Amino acid sequence: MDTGDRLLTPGEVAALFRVDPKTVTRWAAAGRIGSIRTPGGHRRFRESEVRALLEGEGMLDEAEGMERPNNAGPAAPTGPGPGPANAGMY
Amino acid sequence: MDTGDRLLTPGEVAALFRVDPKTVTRWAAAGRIGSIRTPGGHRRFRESEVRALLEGEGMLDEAEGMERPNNAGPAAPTGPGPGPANAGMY
DNA sequence: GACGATTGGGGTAATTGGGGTC
DNA sequence: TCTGTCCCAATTACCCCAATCG
Repeated sequence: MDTGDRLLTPGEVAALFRVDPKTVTRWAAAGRIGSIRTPGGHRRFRESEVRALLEGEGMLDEAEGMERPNNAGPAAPTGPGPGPANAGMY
Repeated sequence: MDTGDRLLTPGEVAALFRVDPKTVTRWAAAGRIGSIRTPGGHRRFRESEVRALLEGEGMLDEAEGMERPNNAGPAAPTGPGPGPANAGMY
């Protein structure tokens, strides 16, 4: 199985995050997001990775103040964390 | 799939509410509004959620007058947000 | 080989984030 | 209690032009 992930262009990722394509390039340069380079030097990003960042960057679990009626399974599903070490800190 | 709504910058949301961008940041920090973070740490807000707040989710008529020491309930009804509003910390 | 659109790199201005204070 | 303003640091956005992609 190959990756099975569709590759996105910097412009695509930029549109998803509502940022400038140049910014996406900086993320790749900083190692904050995985990138695949074409022989010509351009970058391509994995859709699955980008979506993971959009849905829940760091982790999940938020709640607190959002709702309180009932309690659903606190046990977090996520697990995997394919996430490469994300060291996004200030 | 995803909501498909656009993402707004703190400045955009601040202009919509006629408040200071800093205030919008506080709302996000307090969990009163869902926020998505860019790998760089900046926040992005869902247009649909912001619009819902502008329309009047809090409803008018009554309301805010009661003391609620802890846990604010009114905000964020069940979640327009399919997305786990993450409350990551910086 | 040529064309249109996007991407990359560098540099500078604007915005954003966090803390603290009024 | 909440909002607006101050500081400074980091991130992001837009400018240029050359190269690459489709």
